[in-house]
Amino acid sequence: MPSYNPADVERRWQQFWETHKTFRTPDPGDPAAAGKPKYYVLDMFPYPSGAGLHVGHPEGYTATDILARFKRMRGFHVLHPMGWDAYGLPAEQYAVEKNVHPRITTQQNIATFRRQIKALGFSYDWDREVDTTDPGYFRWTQWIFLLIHDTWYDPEQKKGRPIAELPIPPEVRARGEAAVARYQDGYRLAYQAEVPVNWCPALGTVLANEEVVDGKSERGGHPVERRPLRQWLMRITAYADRLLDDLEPLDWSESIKQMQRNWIGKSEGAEVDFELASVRDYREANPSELVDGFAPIRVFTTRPDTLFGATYMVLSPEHQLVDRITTPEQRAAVTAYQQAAARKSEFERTELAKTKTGVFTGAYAVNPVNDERIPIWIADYVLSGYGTGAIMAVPGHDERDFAFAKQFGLPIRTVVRPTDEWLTKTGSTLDALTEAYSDVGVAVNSGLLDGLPTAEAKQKIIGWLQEKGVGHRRVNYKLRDWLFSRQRYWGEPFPVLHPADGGPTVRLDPGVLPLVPPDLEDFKPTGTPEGPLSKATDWVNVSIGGKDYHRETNTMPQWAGSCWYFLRYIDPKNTEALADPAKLRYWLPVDLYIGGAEHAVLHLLYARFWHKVLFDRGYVPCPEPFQRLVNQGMILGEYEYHVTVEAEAANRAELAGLGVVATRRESEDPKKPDTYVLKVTAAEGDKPANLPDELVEKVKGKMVLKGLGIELATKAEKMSKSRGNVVNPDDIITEYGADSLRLYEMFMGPLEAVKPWDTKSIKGVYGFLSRAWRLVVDDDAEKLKLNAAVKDIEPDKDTLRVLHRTVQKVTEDTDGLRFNTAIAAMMEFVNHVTKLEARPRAVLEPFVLLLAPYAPHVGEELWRALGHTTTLAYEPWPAWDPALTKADEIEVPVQVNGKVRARLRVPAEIGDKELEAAALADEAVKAQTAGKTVKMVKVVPRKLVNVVVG
RNA sequence: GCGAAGGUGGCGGAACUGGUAGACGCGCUGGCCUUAGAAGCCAGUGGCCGCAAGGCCGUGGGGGUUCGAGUCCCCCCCUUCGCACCA
Repeated sequence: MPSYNPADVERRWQQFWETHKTFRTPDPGDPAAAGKPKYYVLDMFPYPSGAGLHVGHPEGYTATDILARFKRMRGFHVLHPMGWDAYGLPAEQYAVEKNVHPRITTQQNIATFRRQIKALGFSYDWDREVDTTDPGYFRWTQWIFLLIHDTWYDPEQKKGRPIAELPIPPEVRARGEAAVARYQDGYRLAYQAEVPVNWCPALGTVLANEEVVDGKSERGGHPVERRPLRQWLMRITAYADRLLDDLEPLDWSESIKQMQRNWIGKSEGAEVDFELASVRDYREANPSELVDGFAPIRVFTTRPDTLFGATYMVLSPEHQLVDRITTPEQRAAVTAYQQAAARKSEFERTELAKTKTGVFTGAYAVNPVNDERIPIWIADYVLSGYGTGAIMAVPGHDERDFAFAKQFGLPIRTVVRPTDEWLTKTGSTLDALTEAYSDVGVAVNSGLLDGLPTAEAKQKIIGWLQEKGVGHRRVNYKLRDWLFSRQRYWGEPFPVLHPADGGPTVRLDPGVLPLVPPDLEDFKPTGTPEGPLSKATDWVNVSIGGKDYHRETNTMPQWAGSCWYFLRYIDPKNTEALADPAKLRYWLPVDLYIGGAEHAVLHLLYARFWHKVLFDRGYVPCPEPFQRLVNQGMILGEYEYHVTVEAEAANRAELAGLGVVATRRESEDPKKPDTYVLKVTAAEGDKPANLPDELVEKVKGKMVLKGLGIELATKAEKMSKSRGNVVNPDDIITEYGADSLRLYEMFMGPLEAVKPWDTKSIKGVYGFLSRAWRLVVDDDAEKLKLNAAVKDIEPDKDTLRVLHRTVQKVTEDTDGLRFNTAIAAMMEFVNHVTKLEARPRAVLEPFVLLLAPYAPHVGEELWRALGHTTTLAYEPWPAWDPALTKADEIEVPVQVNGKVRARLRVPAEIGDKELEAAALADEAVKAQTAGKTVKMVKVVPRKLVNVVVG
């Protein structure tokens, strides 16, 4: 063979690995695993879209593959699987568009993804492949649903327990079986409720809060409206505290942990009841009468210490008390405001948040701490979905309340003393604040709290409220229960039956699972909240034991299958259980999980929640599934030159004269202006290319278009079809091979960094692989033959040192996921050995082993050229000798007053005294210090000398 | 507005606990090879001044600590990401 030909090498080795099942992972008891520590490296499995693989996919997959191969060579028993997250909206949308059954499109998409992924040479154990739409898989998704449905959360023990263990109050038991069933239904972790949901008419389904961004669907950007519907929900809120606390010890990036914490949004404070003034008046006038039916207004606050500063109250426009308390004079204004608020989407409400709006209801409430009567307003700055949907407004110490109070002339009272510094800075006095002081401080104007610092004041007032029966301590979460049903066809059916007579929902026996969806011809959404499954009347209506039932016509959301797939890889063919407990004990938790940051909250939070339920019920051995999580950074498109709209307009003719084509590019951020992208077209029919260097110059640190002086901005943007900057991995593999693609993606920069793609840079890694190839292989021979320069000789000292340094660097950097610097070290090795006339086999062999996890096809082929007949996948990883990494002679810089003036070549083991003497004896140093007094000489042993003169 | 991560040559990026800034790669320049090109190989490549030796400047900006700062401290600017009326 010949010169490096990736297409040939890669095809043959992929074939070899497949036929020899090189990467089959034996189960724990197997002799092949004996004595080895386990290592579970997991990729976030892809959603096989119609568009095929994107260059972003191989980034994470290459990283995990390098680590999997590295760990195998270091003696670990490695689990490294792949599968498909194939249920869900996008597949169904695609199927509806193409008018092909989603099962067919899904299988086609999976086939494409599998082919593309296999072409990259990853060392997956393909015998463990899972597909969430496979009945053998979703049988267990449904089984887990039943388990969650069978579980209630015991706040005492802080864990999920079987519903059979839920204590039933005697009065409920007395009312009979149906009553007990209804009571239990109220506690299940999977439950049905009529709740206001995010209904998306365009998609014909409801969406989880997590799937709605800025009031639009995350997918497609369609408008979303609120409407009440019967839905399945998961009581994830019961686990909020554990999801929060267990985050702490995980080896995840701080930013992802923070995003999860924010999403859970725990805040501690108090709930306080404010009685209506009218109720109080009536009660006081009729002391003997039992006044009922007028509940107080309950608010949640994190600052109960500021209760004395509450000068008004605000209810959300949707609050149920609004209609009952509004006075006749205010009725018209209130109704009008409510209607206006209802018309606004959530998005508009927040978008137009600059000025506060609101209306007085005419009613008053009594502040329980000082019996003061304060007006009750409604305003849309108070959200119905958080806390109690009502607040006590403390304008002195809350920015929003302050703005509102200013807007409507409501009183502002200082009840926490700001620092003097703050008063001066803001130009406030204690009696006249110019803005809200929301920090902690010492309570003033607050009766029994006066003089207490915030923390103590909170404790004291909560105690007081509890004593009086008008308030209590309360923890609140932003996290909502997880809306778990979708009105779609392409998802797991719920394994339940609804009795036609309206009785409590019945669970299917786990033994009859999987419940397979009906084979619908027409799977399009109905456009109504009845899902497409309702069209399959034969499937929906069943009669068991003479009783009529109908099946649930909602399906589970896309996230269901991905909540537990990493468990199924461990035992993918098990028909008795989701996985063998012994195998789960062996492999869990996942040691390293790599994937995109877009799953920071959704998938990772849901999967953690399911895992905890499974843990509580004894099905998995650990409370957290993913010990270490790394998010790869996004790969952006190639950088392009942009100019402002004004510059384009002013220079249109000149640009055309230079052969430059300007295309308007809409800004993603509505707050930022559009730009024009500049390209050139060399010949007719050519794809426009980036501006060549001849057209660009640097003037005063700014990039400008040569001649015209227009300022250019270089920008790299997300890859997207609309921008036409998507890179297809297939094209790169055809031109340079999978090894080069792998290497390039790792060489671009740190794994976690966002980085722009640059196709021409692949030449660098391709050249490196070609050089490595020629190092070992005879380039001119017809067949694979060892290069004649490879000899069984002792390496010289220098070469040995380069080898040992390379082994050390590559080992440490691979272990730390610093693949870019590991590759740089291998490049330096090749640059060094290329210069040698005779190349010692003793340094080439370890090098090939180092290279193999990164470029496995080239690695195997070179290993074969060196005379080996088996795969190198399980060869021991090379070791390095620290003594051999050290040089005999080192270069030490000498500074005079902190500036490098000379470099000395000295023996590596030189003492400080000798080093100092050598430095002072140096001619260049003498020249710099001549005529000056040496004040001090700082010697950093074997590193540096600094001579200070004055 | 809040939170997080960043800002180093023309570009992607290196730089261990403060100790030779710019490893490695792209691009660019010159040379070799070639009928020519491609590929490959060799050399050079932060900026400014200088024939050279050498000098001065230089890690977003400004100040500070230190013999010595990309790295530590204070202030400011910018970029990206996440959250965003959460009481």
